Amino acid sequence: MEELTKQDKRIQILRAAARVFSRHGFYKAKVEEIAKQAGIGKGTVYEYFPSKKELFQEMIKKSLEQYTDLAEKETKSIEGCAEKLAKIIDIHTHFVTAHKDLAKILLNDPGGVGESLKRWMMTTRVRMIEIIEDIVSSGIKQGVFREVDPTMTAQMFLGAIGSVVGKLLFFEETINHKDLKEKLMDLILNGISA
Amino acid sequence: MEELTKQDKRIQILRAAARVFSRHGFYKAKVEEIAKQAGIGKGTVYEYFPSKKELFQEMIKKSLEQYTDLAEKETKSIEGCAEKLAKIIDIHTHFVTAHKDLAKILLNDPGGVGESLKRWMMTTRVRMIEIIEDIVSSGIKQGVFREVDPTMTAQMFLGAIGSVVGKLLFFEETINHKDLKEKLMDLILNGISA
Amino acid sequence: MEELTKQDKRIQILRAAARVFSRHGFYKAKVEEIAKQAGIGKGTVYEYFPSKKELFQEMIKKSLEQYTDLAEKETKSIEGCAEKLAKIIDIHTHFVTAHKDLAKILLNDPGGVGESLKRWMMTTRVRMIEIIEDIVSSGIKQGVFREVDPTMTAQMFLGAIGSVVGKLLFFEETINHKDLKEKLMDLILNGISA
Amino acid sequence: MEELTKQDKRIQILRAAARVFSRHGFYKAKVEEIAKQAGIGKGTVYEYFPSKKELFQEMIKKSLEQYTDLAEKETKSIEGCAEKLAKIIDIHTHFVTAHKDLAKILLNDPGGVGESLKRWMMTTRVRMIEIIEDIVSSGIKQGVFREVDPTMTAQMFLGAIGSVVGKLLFFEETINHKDLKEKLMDLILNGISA
DNA sequence: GATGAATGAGTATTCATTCAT
DNA sequence: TATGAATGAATACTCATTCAT
Repeated sequence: MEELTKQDKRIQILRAAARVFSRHGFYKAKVEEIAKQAGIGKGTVYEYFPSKKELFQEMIKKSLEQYTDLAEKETKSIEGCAEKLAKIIDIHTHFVTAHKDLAKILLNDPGGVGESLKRWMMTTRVRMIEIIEDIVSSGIKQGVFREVDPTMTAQMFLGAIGSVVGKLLFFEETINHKDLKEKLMDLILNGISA
Repeated sequence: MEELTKQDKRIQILRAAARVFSRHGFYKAKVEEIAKQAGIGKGTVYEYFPSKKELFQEMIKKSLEQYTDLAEKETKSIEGCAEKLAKIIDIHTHFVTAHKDLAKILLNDPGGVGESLKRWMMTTRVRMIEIIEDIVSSGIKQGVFREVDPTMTAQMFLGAIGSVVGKLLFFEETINHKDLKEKLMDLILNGISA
Repeated sequence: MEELTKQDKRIQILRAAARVFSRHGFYKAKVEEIAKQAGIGKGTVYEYFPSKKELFQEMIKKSLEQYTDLAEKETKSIEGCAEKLAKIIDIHTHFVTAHKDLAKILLNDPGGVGESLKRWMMTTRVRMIEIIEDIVSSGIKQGVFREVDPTMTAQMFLGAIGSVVGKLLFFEETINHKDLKEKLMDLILNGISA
Repeated sequence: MEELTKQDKRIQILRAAARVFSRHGFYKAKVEEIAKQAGIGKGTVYEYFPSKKELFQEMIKKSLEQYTDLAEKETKSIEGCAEKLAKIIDIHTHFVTAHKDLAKILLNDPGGVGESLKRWMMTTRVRMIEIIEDIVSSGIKQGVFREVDPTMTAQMFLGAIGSVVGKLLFFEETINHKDLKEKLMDLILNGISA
């Protein structure tokens, strides 16, 4: 039960960190506010994380992990390559919507908060690309997709949905998810040529 | 000539700012280093820009302006909608390659460096989307493209090339620009369906 | 037996404190390290000593007490004033050698660790001076020493041996105790005049 | 004049530092108080000294330098070995009286404030011992002193006067300098033997 | 205009001490 | 009685900004 309590407090802090970092970015976020949001004393944060920087990195890692884990698991449970791609649109849309503010930080900080984190983010991206790549490759084998470059296609796909969904980050519009997904899939599948 | 000198020094500072901000990010960049790089005294920076923040914003704006201006001008001078889109890939690739480090900051800093800058960045994006949108719309009218949603297509296109080219930001690979452009255009035009 | 255990633990802590304070000085020494060295929990330290400061003071007092007690006892058991002085050189040399690191702290901390400790240290010094003074006075009465100021002589004597032996604190030389004692006694007894 | 002003401010800070460090010791002294005492802003201290630690060391070094320089200069201008020794008593007495509080810190801080400073202090001590040693050696050659060990004699002498004068550090007594010097010299020269 | 010396607001981090278990 | 998780007071240092020269 002790282990549980400890783990719980860790998560508690991580959650508060996500909130505060999202709202203010790394530099303007105050450790004290994170502590306050977590309902603990300032010093306690340092019992669980050695520094503000590492707390930040842990928080990001945890979020990204959730994202890729979900993508992997969900696509496996679906038949049909096109349907798998559609599912990734769903997941991405949901993740961005849920982590709106957090997502804004993700590409940040050249040479700053940590090389280690950057590597982690690239890894996440690579992992997503690989997942998509596999789907595309399967599609080609199955004759559903034509002979395209799977890697570049995956990159494009990720960028395309990122761009469309990313609009949410800046414009506060609400979106018709179903419509968006259909149009997106149509473009991906059929291109724009007449 | 004095006016010229003044303008020159402004640009001098802006250039130094681009270098230093790119290297260290907004928070770790020191005004003093910018001044030193510009070959002037620390106080002089404040004769031309009211604050570090505004200097940063000006620097970004200037860079983005160059980008969209170029995109607009170059696409006008070309016939053929597909060719126009291909030109945008060129421009984007070149811009990202040239402003590598800078580009890394562009999506940064939620609630931090300034709402005004964010609006400016969105404006830039919107302007690029509009340029692409117009090309797509023309293409549809001319019967070169099928009846797709021009706005979403533009978003996708921008995202797709951004994603593919953006790999450059993290992986230091060199890229075969011609090959990249061709594949990208093929996917955009024809989709992945068999 | 409980009482014994309690006393034992007290001494255990005191010993750990001596080790840690000697190594790091008062300010850099951590209560937690002392506890760890004593093989007990951090909180337990506070069951035996009300504060870090008082623990430090107790530790010093205990050490000084050993020093003066020994000096008093040993000199009483010896006949001959010169021999008594020689014995004090022995004791001092031994004490300094044994408490090397500790000795470095003893003159420290103006207005810092505590007025009470300072008084205690002065008391120790005074007590040593009195012991020496008594020896000198006896020597004068017995006609072994000439009519010198006993107090000042005692101060000089203590300072002289402290200075010579104190070299050990900084230079890690080993010393020929016997030779040192003989020369020291010769100078004390006969001075430097031809 | 600029150079002068800068040097002046440096000295100003050094003086304030001496005051504050003397009163509170290294750890309890606050940089902000030093700045206030020097009549400048906190940040300005850091324009002249890179850290609290280095400021402290500079301050000590400066004081010790004055001490040994004075000892060297003054003894050279005097004839007679005994008189030279007497002069050293004067200088030491004066220095200790003037730097009372400072002197209390000098033997402090094992492994703490800085190995570099410790080396400096040993150097100072060595330099003083050498000065005294030379005097003793000369005296022996001139037949004024008998054949004693000059180094140990020098150590003893320094320790003896240190001890007697050092009493001032703890007891606030005023002292009859002339009487003290005479008795001290008598003991040094003639010893205590009848 | 140009400068850079002076400034002080702002903050991560440490660690003695407490107290619930 | 023993413990160690939790606490928050306390402080050196940075750097954007100012302003006298």
